[in-house]
Amino acid sequence: MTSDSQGFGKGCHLHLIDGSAFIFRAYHALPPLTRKSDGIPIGAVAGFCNMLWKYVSDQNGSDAPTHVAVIFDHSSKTFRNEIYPEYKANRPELPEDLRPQFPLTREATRAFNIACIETEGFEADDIIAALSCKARDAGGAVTIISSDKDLMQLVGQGVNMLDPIKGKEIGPDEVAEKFGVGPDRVVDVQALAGDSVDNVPGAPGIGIKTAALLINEFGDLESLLSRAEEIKQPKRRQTLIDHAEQIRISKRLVQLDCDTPLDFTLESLEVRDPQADALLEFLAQMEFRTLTARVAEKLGAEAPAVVSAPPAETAAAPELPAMGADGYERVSDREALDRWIAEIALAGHVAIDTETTGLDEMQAELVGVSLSIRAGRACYIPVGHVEGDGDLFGATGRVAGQMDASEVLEALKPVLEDPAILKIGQNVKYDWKIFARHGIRMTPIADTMLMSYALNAGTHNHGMDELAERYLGHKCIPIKELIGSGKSQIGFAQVAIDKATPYAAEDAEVTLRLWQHFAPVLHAERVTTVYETLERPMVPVLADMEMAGIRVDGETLKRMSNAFAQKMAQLEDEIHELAGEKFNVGSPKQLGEILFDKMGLAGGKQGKTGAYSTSADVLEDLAAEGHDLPARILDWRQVSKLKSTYTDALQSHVNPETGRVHTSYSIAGAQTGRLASTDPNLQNIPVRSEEGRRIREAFVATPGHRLVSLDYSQIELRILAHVADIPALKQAFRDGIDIHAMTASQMFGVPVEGMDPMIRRQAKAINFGVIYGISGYGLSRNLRIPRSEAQAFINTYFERFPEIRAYMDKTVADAKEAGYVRTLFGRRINTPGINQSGPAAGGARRAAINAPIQGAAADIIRRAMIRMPEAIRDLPARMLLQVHDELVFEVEEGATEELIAAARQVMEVAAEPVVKLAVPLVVDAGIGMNWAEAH
DNA sequence: ACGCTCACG
DNA sequence: GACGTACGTGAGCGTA
Repeated sequence: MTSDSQGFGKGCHLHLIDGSAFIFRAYHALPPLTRKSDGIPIGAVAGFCNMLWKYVSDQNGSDAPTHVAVIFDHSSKTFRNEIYPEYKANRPELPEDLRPQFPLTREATRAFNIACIETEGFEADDIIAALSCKARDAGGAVTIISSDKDLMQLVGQGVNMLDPIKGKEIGPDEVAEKFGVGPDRVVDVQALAGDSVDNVPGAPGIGIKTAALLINEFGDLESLLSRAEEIKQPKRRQTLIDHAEQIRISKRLVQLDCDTPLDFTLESLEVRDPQADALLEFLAQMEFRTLTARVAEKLGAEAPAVVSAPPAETAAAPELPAMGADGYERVSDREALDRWIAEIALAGHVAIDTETTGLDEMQAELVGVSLSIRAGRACYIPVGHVEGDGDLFGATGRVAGQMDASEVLEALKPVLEDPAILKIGQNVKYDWKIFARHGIRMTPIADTMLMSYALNAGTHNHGMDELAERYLGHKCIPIKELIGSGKSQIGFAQVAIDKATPYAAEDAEVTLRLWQHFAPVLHAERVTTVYETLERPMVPVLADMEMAGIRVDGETLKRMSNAFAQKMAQLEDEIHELAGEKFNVGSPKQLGEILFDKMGLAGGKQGKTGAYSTSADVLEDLAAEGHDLPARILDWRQVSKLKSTYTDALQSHVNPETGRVHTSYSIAGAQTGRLASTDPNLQNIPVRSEEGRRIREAFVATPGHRLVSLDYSQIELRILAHVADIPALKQAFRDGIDIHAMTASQMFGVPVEGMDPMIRRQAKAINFGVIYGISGYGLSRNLRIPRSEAQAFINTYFERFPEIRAYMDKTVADAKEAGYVRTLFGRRINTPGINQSGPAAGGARRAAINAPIQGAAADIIRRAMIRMPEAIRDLPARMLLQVHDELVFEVEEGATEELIAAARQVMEVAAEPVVKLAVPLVVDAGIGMNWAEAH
């Protein structure tokens, strides 16, 4: 197998293996295997080694290579991103359990004694191109082991390709079959046709067929572009004239670079026999039993013992050490920290948790960091523990034996930013923000809370204590044991380090174990894509939004609050007057007694507590009968709500440093995929009433800026039209007509023109009712009509739109069968209550009907948000808020139109390319100095 | 700690 | 035939 080392030339045969393609193929072809002894993901490495072994075993004929190399991609950013920033922009993020396997695939290649090549800033394709050119120029033959169509331009004159799966050779004929042109014109065709996978734009509306036709007619791309006027088809002609520049850019993107610098010689790629001991040692270390045995037999060597826990007798979880079995280490000096960092680099992953002085990530200070790499072992690095109670007399001082926070952060920064090291957290957005305030953008990340959410939404919540108990059978140390509760509660900084260490280290270890538990389950339950595309990428996006905050004018709120206080006092006087006695207007109990016992109005008892209901609809009914007191109460309640929840509470949320309000979004809070906003909730700022809407005037743009709001129009109804496949509804949305008027017209047989607003209102209520899993009772209450009438409406509706009934029935049946429903994008929402009987069954049924619709809308805006930072990167604009179907931006005043164009585009195509909706998504936009104006 | 009420989509 | 329901949230307040 060894050739003389005279140099690479005639008679030599170079094999170039597309390593990255091998890895992805291996990853997707195999179930998510983990290494028995420690649970790290190893499936892609296993597949990679199998493929490599098969390759090596096959090379023994007369056409065996004299030289061989495996080429890998080094990083995602290459010179092509300089030419076109969007290049490969819509690639999904790497699966988190794949990235840590990358270093191992390099090791594997070396273990096979094959040259392993990667170059910073270049794609594997470019290195393959350069090597092919060089080898061909030297008179040798080249075989590229890959089926990547982007490499087909290299075929010809001694270079061919080999599809490693089909074992099929790809020569000039096969290339011509695929592209309609010879290999030398492949780039021209690709430049025209573009590539949605790599996000090469190409010419809109032109695919490979048309591109080949044009190139064959005009000879080459430049001739085509310079003589575009001669194209007969007017539309095609115009497209090529309009997009000439874009097409030229596309060509530069697809054209592989034969001049890629190489810091090694062809000679160095000479085929070497595998060294049995090195290869077998690696395979045994990976615990690949079958392959180790097979290789040992073939090489005539003795197979080393594969040491790991023997296969479990049942399918139970692998044997793991007990919690903390190998100790929780307190790290107090640089030497110890460096030891951990070295271990992390070796492992390729680390579970991490931060302890801070408070729960508000915008203000909390770092107190300590805990790390865990494997089950049974973790450490805690205290940095901010203090002694004394911090008051004037017991002045606080730093506890001795801690590293400085700055030194720890400086040491951890390379780890936290290392693309080859996965950082695993539980609710990692919290820790991400803490580090971001110290100039560290942590990446890549995994989040056990989000893994659980992707799997278990609808079944249970996803807090660490809950997950630890359910999946690890472990009860976490309650935080209360450290900081107490109520009045005597202390901050984490005041906790003694000896007590903090086991608590904090345990959190990191639990996180690590949860990650190991969930990683294989995500695949098995088919929610990996949801986790990778809809959950994990939200973390940095939301963290940035939350840290940006929105400017709130405290003075305006204060003025409003005073006005509200006056109005409340005035209303209270009137109310007491009408009631004939003084009482607490804010007490439903006292109010109920006044209304129903004392005044004897009609309205029954409700609820288990036996209290009268005094809710708005009860009071509205009474007011409609002409009673003044309930009407005044309603007024008072509105003002009271505005004052307490909005003007007063909001002021307390203005961050003193930034002068802005920083909400926190929970990614895993709602069952359906929606976000939830807390502290404060900025997703329920008043808008429906004139008075309430004025609160939004206090949400202002910073000077020189504007607030811009973009919202999806009728997104849930559009999704309903698509998923239930309702022709009339789809057509109406395509035609852009008033959907509620159309519904009314279909139901009641009246023309849209000059329609009675009442009729339209009823149709609108029915449309919404459908989304919620309509019932006659619910509709009758909403519309305040007799139940029989409401039921008749619903019957008519189902007659006119029979597909809706079919959709609802099918959704419920699916839920009963599977125990969950899925959105268009694969998000899984579990429906544990669906097979119950009794009153609860109705609720579960309606929730199951609603979830795929509400959830798909949530998925779509998530997709838009994830793409948004890149789309507005060059604009002076920031995304600040999300309100389910609305995104709010802050933009420099000169750039509002540009922002709207860019953001609208992202939002309108957000479902693609995964889902091509049968209806358009329409986005409305508004601009203003404040949120009231912009909405 | 829990229920009621009400703000939003 | 009766049961009680519109779907999804979070916050403030009163009450126990």
